[in-house]
Amino acid sequence: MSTLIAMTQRHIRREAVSDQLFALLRDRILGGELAPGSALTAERDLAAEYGVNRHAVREAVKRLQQARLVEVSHGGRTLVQDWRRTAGLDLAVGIAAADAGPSVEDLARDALEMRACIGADAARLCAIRCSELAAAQIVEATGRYARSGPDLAELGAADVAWWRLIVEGSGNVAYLLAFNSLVDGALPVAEVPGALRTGELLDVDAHVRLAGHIAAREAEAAELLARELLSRSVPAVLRKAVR
Amino acid sequence: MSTLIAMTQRHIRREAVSDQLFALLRDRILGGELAPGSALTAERDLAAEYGVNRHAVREAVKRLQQARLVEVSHGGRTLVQDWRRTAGLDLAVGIAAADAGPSVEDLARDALEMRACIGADAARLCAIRCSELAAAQIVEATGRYARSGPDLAELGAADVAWWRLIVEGSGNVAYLLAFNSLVDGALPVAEVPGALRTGELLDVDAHVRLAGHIAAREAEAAELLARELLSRSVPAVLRKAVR
DNA sequence: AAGAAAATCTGGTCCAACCAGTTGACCACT
DNA sequence: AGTGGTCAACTGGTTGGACCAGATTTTCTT
Repeated sequence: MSTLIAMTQRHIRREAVSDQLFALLRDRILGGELAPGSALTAERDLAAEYGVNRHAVREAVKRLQQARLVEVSHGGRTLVQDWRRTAGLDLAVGIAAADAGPSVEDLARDALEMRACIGADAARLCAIRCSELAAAQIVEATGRYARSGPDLAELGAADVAWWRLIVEGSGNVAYLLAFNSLVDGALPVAEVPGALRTGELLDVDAHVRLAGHIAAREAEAAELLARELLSRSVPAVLRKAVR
Repeated sequence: MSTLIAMTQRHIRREAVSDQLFALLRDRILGGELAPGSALTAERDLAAEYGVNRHAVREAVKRLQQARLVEVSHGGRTLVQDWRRTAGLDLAVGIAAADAGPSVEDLARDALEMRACIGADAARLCAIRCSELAAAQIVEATGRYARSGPDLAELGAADVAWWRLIVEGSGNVAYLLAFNSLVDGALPVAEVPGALRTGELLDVDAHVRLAGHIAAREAEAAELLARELLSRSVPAVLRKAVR
């Protein structure tokens, strides 16, 4: 009960104590083990319980606070918040790690749906208001994408870089930040099956046409094509009921 | 140079040292004062510079790390990252605080655009796959919304609660988290002019019809109406060029 | 000049206090 | 019984100093 890292893997995969503690508490909150409204264990007690220093606990709790998973008040107790009402998109990472809550498959579908929604509107806005220079860069990047290696991972990276140009061109910072949250947050965790994404990644022609629509300022056509292209990877799985 | 809080407001609006330091460093990064790729001042030096303890500095840096504004490595220097490539949607708060970067007006427009985009798709999905119970609750909540006070702030709160039901009903956790990020992140900072929002908030009939579409499982009609309703508040300001 | 060793940077962790708000039990007074 | 105030015991917030651990730079040896 005194160390967080197992004695195995002595010098491999070292992770900061506060990071481990953060992940542990985060998962307990997301998993519902720590109910919303209930009080988190006091910092001193947490430190004693896990055999770590109180500062490490504080760093972890501070991150929980920033993620809006808990509400701390000087002198009072630290209360667990309802993440479904307070947590932000950045939390998508690690939501899958929790036992309860949405499954990895559901989260993957949700992230892909959001990607399609944002991507389509970003393409539309990009066609409307990106600079001529940005449009030219997108067209040029399409050529690089076409010459991208046959390796699926490499192709995926090139695809992300290509889409980033479009999202940047949309001039919408919120879309840009959400794009970041999805790219290095939700999607890597989800591990979308390759078979699902090939239909999108291998269609170089669709990428070329989309770039053309943007450069030609055909906003509606760009939006429709983007939505169609990005929807291919969305698993058509319907959940029966919510809540 | 030794105290962060001004001597005025002695006991009013006390803020934790680490929170002040976090906000200060965050704004410097977002404002471009600290260039991406450059090294952040060492923790010991920051502590000395601001006359605070190193532990407070560490808590602030830890939050910067979680926000993906910096990259810290044990033994090496802490590097400033390019927030446009790494930061997530939760950062929308405080982006306006930075001097450089997007203006508050631009950020408000971006947030409203994203709200319309997500809201429309959430309404569509809600009509497709929310439970009968959830649909009934949305219809019922519409009645409460109609009886909501004439106060614009109260009406706005009721509106947020009403949309939350729809986003919940969509069954998409990513949408739910993004909704949270927008509601208690970007939108409050933006302070959308009331005149802009009245066209949306006062139209109770549109809310009633939207709830009806969802209950009737008319996905396309719900999506179109939601998009139209949410687009009313978006300022039709076009920026000339991006980048 | 090349490589090894040492000094010295960096962040990570710990201990032991103390400051500053909050809470609640307790007691005096009405 | 009800009210109000005091005080002890929580809680989180902050500080100082020490030391560990990884990365970098310098220095010395070969």
